[in-house]
Amino acid sequence: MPTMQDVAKHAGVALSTVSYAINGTRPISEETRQRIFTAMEELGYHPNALARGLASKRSRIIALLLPTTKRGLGLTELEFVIGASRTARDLNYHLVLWSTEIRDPDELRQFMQQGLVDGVVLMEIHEQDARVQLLKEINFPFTMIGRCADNSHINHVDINFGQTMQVVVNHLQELGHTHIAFLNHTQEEFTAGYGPAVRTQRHFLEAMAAHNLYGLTRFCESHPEAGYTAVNELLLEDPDLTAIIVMNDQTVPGIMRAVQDRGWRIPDDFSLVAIVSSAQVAEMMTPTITTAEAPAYELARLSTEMLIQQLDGQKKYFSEMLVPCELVVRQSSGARPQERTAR
Amino acid sequence: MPTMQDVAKHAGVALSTVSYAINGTRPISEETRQRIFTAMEELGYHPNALARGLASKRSRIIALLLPTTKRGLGLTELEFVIGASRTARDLNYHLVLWSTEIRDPDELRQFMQQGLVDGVVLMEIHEQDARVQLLKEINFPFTMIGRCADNSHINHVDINFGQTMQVVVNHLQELGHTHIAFLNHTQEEFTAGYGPAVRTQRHFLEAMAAHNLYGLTRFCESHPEAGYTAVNELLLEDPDLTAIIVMNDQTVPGIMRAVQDRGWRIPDDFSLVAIVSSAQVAEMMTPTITTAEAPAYELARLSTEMLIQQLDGQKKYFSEMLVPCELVVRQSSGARPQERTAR
DNA sequence: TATACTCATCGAAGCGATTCGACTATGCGC
DNA sequence: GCGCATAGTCGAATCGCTTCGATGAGTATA
Repeated sequence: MPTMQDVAKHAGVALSTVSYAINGTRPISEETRQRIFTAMEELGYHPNALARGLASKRSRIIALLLPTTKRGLGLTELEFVIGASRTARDLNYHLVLWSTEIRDPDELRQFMQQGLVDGVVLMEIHEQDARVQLLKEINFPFTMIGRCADNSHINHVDINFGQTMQVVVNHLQELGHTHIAFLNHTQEEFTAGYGPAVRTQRHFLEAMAAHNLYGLTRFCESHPEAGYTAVNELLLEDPDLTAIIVMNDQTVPGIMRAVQDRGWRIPDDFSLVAIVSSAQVAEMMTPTITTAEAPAYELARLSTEMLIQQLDGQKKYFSEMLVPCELVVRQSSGARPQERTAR
Repeated sequence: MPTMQDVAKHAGVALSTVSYAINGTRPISEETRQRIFTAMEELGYHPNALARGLASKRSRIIALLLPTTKRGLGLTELEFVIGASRTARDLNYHLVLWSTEIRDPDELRQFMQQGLVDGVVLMEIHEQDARVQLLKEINFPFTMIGRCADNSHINHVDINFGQTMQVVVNHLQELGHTHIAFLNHTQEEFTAGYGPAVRTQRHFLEAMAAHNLYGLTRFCESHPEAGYTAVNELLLEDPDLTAIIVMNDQTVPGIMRAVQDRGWRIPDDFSLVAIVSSAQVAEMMTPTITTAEAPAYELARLSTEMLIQQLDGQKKYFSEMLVPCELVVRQSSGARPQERTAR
């Protein structure tokens, strides 16, 4: 591998001149620049990332924290990863992936202190997030996909849960539904202050109240059987229920089975809308599912861009960007049934 | 941030002694070692990854190449990413993610020449793979998830497609099926020499021949409608068809719909097995799908371990590891129907 | 014509580690 | 009591770059 010194010799200039030519740090005459670039070309020179990072104290590497969740990672998280990776590449940064326990900020601290990365993108944010605390303390640059209780001076993006819920509840209300349930993540996640669990619940109740509708909520594990049970218990609690909004894709098949086992049909007898969901899953079901689709790629791109702008000093003000899910009406939502034979 | 120099001063030893103590490169007396580690502790010292990398010419960073495919990335790819990331962390390496066009090895070359990573893991391998060519040429350490035409001297892991197909065909044969179809990826991918597409097709035909069964194959796009069409065309070609083996999860709903639209039931009138599939998807369908599940996490772990062993010089012989998919019998495969009313 | 600037370039001092050769003190065989 | 390996430590060179201060040539100002 040729070094900058080699290029300098080959072009007949000083090493520092080559550096200036490459980085544009100081003015270089057009002629010299040409000579240098020709030399680089001929030698097949590429600057060494580590040396550059060491000398400049900017590695041009950022990290995405990939937490382990009990819920398991899904397509949304994959989009986060892909989005961050592409964006980093487009902006001439590298992306490293750090699998960390969300509970244990010490591991994270270890990572930070190595001086490998210039900043990090956080996901799976909780209301009180130890990682956020830590990063604030040591004054390390970061952005978040999600929000916590106090977001002052933190660049972040998140789903606009308020708007999303409004649109979804509107949709069902226009179809005539008056008794609607919301199936949340687990009680555990809610209690832990996991952002989406907390916010959706609140916004659901608000939206329902605004329309004067009768709404109830329930927590639910992340698998079909849990969905099955949930539907039955919800219908026991409110036999007039005609629609469910659910936040977890994996429970959807169970919900549908429970409805069908009552001899009901979707959407004729019962409506279903999945939020923070993905088209891929929605299209796989029969009938296809009406969803509010998570703008996962977009969130990843925005948060990564924010971080890099922050690092490059192009960002003067802190900003929050909220992106709503897009409602895609498919086959699982329909007019409220006039009559219905319950078993 | 304290440096090694600071630690050395604080412990009253030479800088190089600290380095030896940390890396175990040379013997250090127990007493000195204690003094050094105490100093490190007190100062909150952590070695700088970039400096270490520059001096040692080993960054302890590896890359996973995340290609863009027309098929889109799914849960299997997510498992690859997670598996590689966790394994790297466990072995004290960092993982960077490189989103690259699979066609364009120049971009890859750019990445390599920066000297940031010690080695790379490749996925989505094709029979003739430009990236493999390149890496061989410049003699850059790498491993593959997948195989190409010539794998000599390349550490790699792959799905054991032969064994997987045998087990699946056996399963269906034991259930009495004699006319079985295999639904492959697209013609395009097959022609491009995409490993799984090529190998599964060959092994399917071999397994069928070995059992003296009547098998036919077909290419198929990656969405439900394509699956729907495929089933109808296959049944036109062979009305005695009673089972399908499919490699693409996303076509599954279409297949099921096509079968049901004929008034048939799964598995009573028609059997379905999805290969290189995931439990999560299988459990979502009604009926649940019998699958041969891709050992994605395992493949990622193995390939990453191999790479790191290779880098650390612990690997003397080149090795190939083939892991079969695990057959999980669920509700979609059953005995061959005795009679069946086709529409 | 001396003064002051700007433009282009050079040399040297880091960045924070690894690693090589050299040096000292100790223990051992004979 | 001599030579010699070995354990433990030090100092200096090095990795490949960025960046600061200095320098010299050319041009505008007075």
